[in-house]
Amino acid sequence: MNLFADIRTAVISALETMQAAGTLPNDLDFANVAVEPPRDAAHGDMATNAAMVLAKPTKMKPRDIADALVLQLTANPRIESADVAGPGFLNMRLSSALWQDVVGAALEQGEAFGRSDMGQGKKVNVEYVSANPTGPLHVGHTRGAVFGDALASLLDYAGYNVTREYYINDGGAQVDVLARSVYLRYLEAHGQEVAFEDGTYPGDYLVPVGVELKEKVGDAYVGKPESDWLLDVREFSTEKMMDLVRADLASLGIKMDVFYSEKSLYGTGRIEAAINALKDKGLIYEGVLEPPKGKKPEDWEPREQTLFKSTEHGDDVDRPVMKSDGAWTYFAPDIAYHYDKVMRGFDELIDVFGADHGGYVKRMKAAVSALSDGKVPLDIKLTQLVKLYKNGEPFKMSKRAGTFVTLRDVVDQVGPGATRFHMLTRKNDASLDFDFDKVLEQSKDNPVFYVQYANARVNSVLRKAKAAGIDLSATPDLTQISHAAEITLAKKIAEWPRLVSIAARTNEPHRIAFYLYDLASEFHALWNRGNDLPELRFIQDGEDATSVSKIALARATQVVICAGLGILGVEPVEEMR
RNA sequence: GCACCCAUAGCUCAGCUGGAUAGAGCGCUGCCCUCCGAAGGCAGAGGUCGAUGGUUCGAAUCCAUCUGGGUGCACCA
Repeated sequence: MNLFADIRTAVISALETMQAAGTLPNDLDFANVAVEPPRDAAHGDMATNAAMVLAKPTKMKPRDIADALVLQLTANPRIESADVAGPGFLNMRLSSALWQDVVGAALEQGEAFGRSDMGQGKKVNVEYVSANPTGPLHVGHTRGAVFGDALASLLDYAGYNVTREYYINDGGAQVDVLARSVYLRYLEAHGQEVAFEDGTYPGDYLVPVGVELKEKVGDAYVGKPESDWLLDVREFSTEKMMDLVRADLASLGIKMDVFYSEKSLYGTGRIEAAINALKDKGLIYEGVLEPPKGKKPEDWEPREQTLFKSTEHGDDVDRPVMKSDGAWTYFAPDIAYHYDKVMRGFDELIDVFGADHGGYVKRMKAAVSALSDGKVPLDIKLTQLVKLYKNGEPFKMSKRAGTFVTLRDVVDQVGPGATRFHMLTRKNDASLDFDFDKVLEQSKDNPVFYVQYANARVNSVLRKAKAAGIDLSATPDLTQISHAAEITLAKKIAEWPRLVSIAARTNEPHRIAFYLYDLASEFHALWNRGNDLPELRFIQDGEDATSVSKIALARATQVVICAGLGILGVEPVEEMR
């Protein structure tokens, strides 16, 4: 139930009535007509810009349209009053029964209140994390993981058919490095002294993998040339690393639907098929790229390679898909992978990358645009850096020394819920400060706490009510939710379905987090007004029927908080401790 | 050199396909517990929305140029 959408429909039908009456011309596009909450509540409950956006195409004065529209709208019983303000704004006041109905709808529909069919069941693929399978996930991955997962949930809630996917980069040179590193740990497990040179991964997390390899193959690979063991060790190590990654993701409550292996693209003709698809469109050619400007020219040698004419689809330069020695570049399997997504019939694709992959966006979009003939949109969301703080002091991580902060470090210290919520309190394209102390702080400075606290207060009310012998299964009389302070909260609840649509349309789950904070704020405000005005308390001593009605508002708030937290992947807490 | 992202209150940040007097938290000032959890709430002070042009009924939002910060840029994945 989206009250804003309902009223918009009413406005549109009023406009159509005006067309039928000849007040307005017939060929009008109402797409830009919006119904939204006014910035200032004093202006009313909802405002529409209809008169202003239609002024130009009709060559009429906005006020004239507005005046005529007012007549139509006031005929609608749900609209208590409508008046024109400013340049042609139309402010509407809705009967309080509508807001009471919202509370009823939230209670009745529960988690589904706010769900919509906006996605129309369209198949959307959200690819996120996709970290190289060479070690545990670190903080940077954590943000991408949380963001991608919340976005996937959000789209699901908005009526899309969502697939969560992880692309395993197990086809490139970095997995050879992994294999060699594991081999060293394997030798170590056999009691040998080993040295980790540049170009190997020195992290401790490979020690158990070396031991496991020893358990599996004994001393079969000791003293053997690389050609004897590389393939096998690579396979073995990648699997172990993916076990690690899966466990890391699970600690945040993330479960992928599909793990897609880059390796599976090689030697199966899939890369060739994708490149051929581009070739058929005349987008593949042999050529030599210009030297990149601003780089040392002495390092540059012109070479002829196989290029993808990505400039035809919005890129700045054409991109190589095959090296001069005939091997594929990394871009080639990525093209094939996205081709596969298109072939699997997804209507929309979303990739979540770290900000360091920003230079990759245009070519990937170009590839998808070319492969799908522009039919499948690809949205690429970049998550910016996470800066870590402890006691207000930034601390650095050094990959070289192997002292990077892992996803596990974060989750173990602050828990999955706080980690997830906090990572979503910033829009994805702004960098994020993550302060271990602040995230755990129990004050309104900490949005996670503040929202959870509101939920806990609702539970507290429910407990008290139960203790007082109030039968909460009784049908609430919603007309008792009538005080202005109560209606204010109900209005906030009414915004939820609309907020979901906006967040889903823009692929911005952080809006959910900010909304929840606002909602909690309204709830806390009402709660405290009960200090001065006893009639605003949820529990009215000796008047069970009234209590049931007031508590309905608290429960509706809780329904929305829990639905929102559900999208963010945060477990609501029953009680603060 | 080029591309992308960012710039809003002293600080950290929201701002809904362009809308009315630009919002919140922290910090600062002052208030509110015989009362469902004060881990809260209320009120006040605080802004040339980086700059300059443009588009229009209307711009923090769109376009152009510029300034400052971040990221990335050739057979590395």
